[in-house]
Formats: sequence, structure tokens, C-alpha cells
Amino acid sequence: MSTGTRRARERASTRERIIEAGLRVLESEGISALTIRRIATDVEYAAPIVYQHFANKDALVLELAAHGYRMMLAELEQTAQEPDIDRRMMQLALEYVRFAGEHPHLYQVMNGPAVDAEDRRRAAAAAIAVLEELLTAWSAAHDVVLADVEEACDIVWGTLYGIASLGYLDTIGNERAGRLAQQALRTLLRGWRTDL
Amino acid sequence: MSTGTRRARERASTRERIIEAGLRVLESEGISALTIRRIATDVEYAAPIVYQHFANKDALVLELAAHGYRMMLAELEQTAQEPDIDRRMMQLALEYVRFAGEHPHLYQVMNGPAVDAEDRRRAAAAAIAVLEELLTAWSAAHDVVLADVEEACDIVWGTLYGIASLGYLDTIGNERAGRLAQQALRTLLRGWRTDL
DNA sequence: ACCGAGCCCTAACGTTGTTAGGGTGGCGGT
DNA sequence: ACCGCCACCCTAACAACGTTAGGGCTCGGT
Repeated sequence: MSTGTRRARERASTRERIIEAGLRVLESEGISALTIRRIATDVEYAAPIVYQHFANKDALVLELAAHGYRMMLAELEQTAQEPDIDRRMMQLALEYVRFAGEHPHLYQVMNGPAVDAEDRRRAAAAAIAVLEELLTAWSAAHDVVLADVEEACDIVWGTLYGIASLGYLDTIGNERAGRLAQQALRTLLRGWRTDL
Repeated sequence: MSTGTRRARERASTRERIIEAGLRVLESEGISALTIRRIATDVEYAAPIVYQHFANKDALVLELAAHGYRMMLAELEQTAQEPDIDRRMMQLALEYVRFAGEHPHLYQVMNGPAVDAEDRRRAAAAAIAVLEELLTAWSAAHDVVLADVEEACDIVWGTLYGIASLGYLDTIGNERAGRLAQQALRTLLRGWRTDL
């Protein structure tokens, strides 16, 4: 049995190493280099070994995307240090597009069609929850009753996603995308603050 | 020489037929079925013929994306029938996400990484111009001086893109995305209308 | 000491984008 | 009217991809 746990530990370890290798390849050489054989070579195994840990490439990619969402979550949570809620909003917007700009390939995978709707939903839930909390705190602080917090949250999330995407796929450039995201969020909040 | 023009006409014709076949396959069977061999079969040729008309697959895909942007342009321009500017704005938002919902695979290709930044910029320019015109007309109608129309335009374009994407890649559903896009645009405009 | 079970590799299959090379048919010049 | 050339089009192939099959090796338990 003791050997059994060791084996299990080793299994989990190589699984982890595969994920790390995938992230390394993805970030440094882009999605076109993200190949089963390439990853296997990086962890010093032959290609079929990967299939002992992941059903197929999409399952592995999903894991990479989930890792990406965890990274993003950490960055977004770090904005909690800012006590002023409005400033924190601006910081969150900036942080979101900064993440997309600093990890373009990972970001691409996170939003790519390789991971399906439900899995992405699950992976992004925690990060979205941060935004939702912040949004309810904001509405409380400004005595604004948002008709539907979840709707507002989706709107902001979609807006950030859209502008950040413009930043990394169009020629807009990420610094401009950062400013635009901030302005968009500021304008949205201002719009919500004024009474109907 | 007369035969020369006929040949040229035939060349252009098969090129066009290839594009049409590509669109047909893309819309009906999705991006995974969009294969050189598949398209060639559809136009009753062998695969290498495609390379007499397009340098590589990406060049063909770019053409499909450009066609998609022309279709979208036509739909967006149709909103000009609405005389009320605010209503037209709402209609444009709805039309945008409707397009994404009705042509998900085409929309995916239009915004996918297969077409590079500059080419997309060029293909989307006309459609964006419609939005920009509408936005300046709106600002004039409401006596609002937008700090930078182009910035506002990019913000709206990015927002629509983001929310529409949420509609077709997440489980949000397109009808919800439509409502959200309208609400987002309405809120943005309200935010711009209130004086600083 | 043997035997079984897990680990890991080589080899292969089917499919993709893409290129090379040959055959064929019609057009222009003599 | 014939001949040569050119453009068109096909078959065959290559490299790389995801993925699967099958066999050998090693290690632990009886």
C-alpha cells in the first residue's frame, strides 16, 4: 500500500509537470507550438504518456485555461487592497486588460473554442464572482439599486472581454485598450448612477 | 486576346465558387469541416486547385471573413431606416448580436486568430464607420461633445463584440446577449450624456 | 524464484495543409 | 492543316498533427 501512495503521488506529479510544460510552451511559443509531442518531449516522455493523464488534447487545454483563470482571479483579487471602491473598479479594469496583454496566448486559449461553454463558465466563475461582489459593494456605496446585479456583472465582464480582445487582436495596442476599458467602465457606472 | 479575357473570367468565376463553397461549408458544418479538400470536392476539383487562387488556407479564410464583414455591414446599414437616433442605436446593438447568433461559425472566423490584425482592421473598417457616423450623429443630436469620437466608437464596438461573444460562447444565450447589449449601449450613452 | 501488473516506448493510422511532377487538351503560329 | 507550347488539372507524396495498438521492461507480491 505504501508503494501505492507513492505511485499515486508520482502519477499526480507527472500530471502536474505536463500542465506546467503546457503553460510554458503556450506562453513562450504560442498556441501553434502547443502540441502533444512537444509537451511530451518537454517532460521527457513519449507522446502517448499524455493520454494516461488526459483523455484528449482538449481536456489538457481545459486544464491550462482553468489555470489561466486562477491566475487572473489572483490578480483581480489583489485589487482589494484599494479601499476606494471607484478606484478599485478602475484598477480591476486595468488589471483585466493587462492580464490579456501579458499572457496573450493563454488568454486566447481561455476564451478559445477548444474549451466548451459549460467548462469555461465553471472555470471563470470565481473570477466573475469577484467582479460581482465588487459591483454590489459599489451599488451599496453609491445608494444605487441595480435592476439586476447579475446582468450588470455580465455586461461589465463582456465589455472588459471585448475591449481587451480589441487590444490583443486588433492594432489598438494594450495601453490604449487599458485606457478604453477604464473609460468604458467609468461611463457604464456613471450611467447606472444617474437615476432613470 | 478574346480567349484571354474568357480565361480570366473563368478563373475569377472558379475563385468565386471556391469562396461560396467555403461559406456554405462554414455556415452549415462549422469551422472543423472547413478543409481545403472538402471545399475542393464541393467545387468538383482536386485540392491543389485551390492554391491557384489562394496562397494558403489563411488567405482563403481571410476572404470568407471579409465576406462576413460585408454581410454585417449590410445588416447594420439597414438600421438607417429608423429615423429616431436613439432607437437606431438600440437596433444596431440588437442587429450586431443577432448577426453573431445567426452566423456563429462565420462570426467566429471573422474574429478568430486566422486573420491577422491589419487585415481584420481593413475588413471591418466599413462596418465600424457606420457605427462612427451614427455616434457622431447621436452626439450632435443630443448636444454632447464626445471627448474623442474614435475612442467612443472603439469602446462601443468592443462592448458589442464582447457581449455578443458571451452570447455565442458562453451559455448566456443570444436573446439574453441581445438584451444585455442594448442595455450596455443605453447605459454608455446615458453616461456620456450626463455632463462631467 | 516466479508471476502478474503497471509503466513506457515504438510503430502505425487517418487527417490536415501544402508541394512536386506529369499528363492532357486546346490555342496560336507557320 | 499541322505542330509546338502553355495552361490547366490530377495523382502522389511529404511533414506534422491527434490518437490508438501492441509489445517489452521493471518492479512488487506470493
